[in-house]
Amino acid sequence: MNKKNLADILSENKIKSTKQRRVILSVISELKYPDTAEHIYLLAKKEDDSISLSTVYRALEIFTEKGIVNKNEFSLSDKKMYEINTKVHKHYLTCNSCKKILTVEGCPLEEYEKKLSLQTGFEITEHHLNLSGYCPKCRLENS
Amino acid sequence: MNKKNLADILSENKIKSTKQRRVILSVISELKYPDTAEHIYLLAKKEDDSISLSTVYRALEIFTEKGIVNKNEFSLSDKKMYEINTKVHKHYLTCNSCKKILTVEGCPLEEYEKKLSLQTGFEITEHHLNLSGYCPKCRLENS
DNA sequence: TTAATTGCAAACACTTTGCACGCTA
DNA sequence: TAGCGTGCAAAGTGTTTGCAATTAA
Repeated sequence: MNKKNLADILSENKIKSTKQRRVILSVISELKYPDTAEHIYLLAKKEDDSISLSTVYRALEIFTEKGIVNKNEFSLSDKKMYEINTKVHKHYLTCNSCKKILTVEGCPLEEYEKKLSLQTGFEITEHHLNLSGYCPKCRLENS
Repeated sequence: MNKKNLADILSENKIKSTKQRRVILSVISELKYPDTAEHIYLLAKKEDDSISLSTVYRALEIFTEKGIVNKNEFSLSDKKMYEINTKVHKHYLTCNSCKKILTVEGCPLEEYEKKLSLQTGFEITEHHLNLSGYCPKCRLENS
């Protein structure tokens, strides 16, 4: 994602475009998997050394509010994890050992929700599914 | 669950039986659904006013280690949630409106986990599924 | 120009830890 | 009685906030 697009995303969402926000958004958009505020801060610092952690938190907050970023409240660690919101329904598969998170698209729950709705009378509007275990790398190292 | 059983559970798990631990375990075993350390502390304080929050945390830690209690790392809030480990696999269906929680036994994910394990190379050991929506009563009231 | 944004440090909320005392096995 | 468990206060984390200086529109 290039600088032009980042500034566009900000203006489309009525967010004032600052150097810090562009850098932070750029960093997030290049993440391979959901990551912590602290790590996003360290990555952003490489591009703009003067950036502060509170600016990162404030940017993450506004991006999340606007739906540009997903704030993952379900992480296995104590830290919240952030990622670009692709608007695709997905689930997470976390490694208990190295804490890396794999994003899994697609969802096995549609039928189940219908069935459960009939059984319980609930209107089901949302679900969160988080799986965890050991990734291929950690399985090898621990065996 | 009576006092006798609680002391038994502790000794079976080679945990020294103290008044505080019995009280804390008793409180947890009577929870209707997962709850916070803070709330468990307040409930325990009703039975033993001298109990301290750090003792609650230390008890929760050892109970979790021994598998007597489940520590829910995926809670929606910032706080970790604890519940007695019944060893019965279950999910939760929460009403967004009245916040009641329905416990749902049975699980639609076995096949999916196998498939995902093949796809990703992960050894999947656990999952958490939380559904939410509107219960029959609130559906009526809100329509 | 001027209101929003920033960096800094201090405050916060939840959890963990060091220590002297007390209690269980 | 030996050593683990406890209460207390202090320290640790991750995150949020108040404020004066800076910057984008």
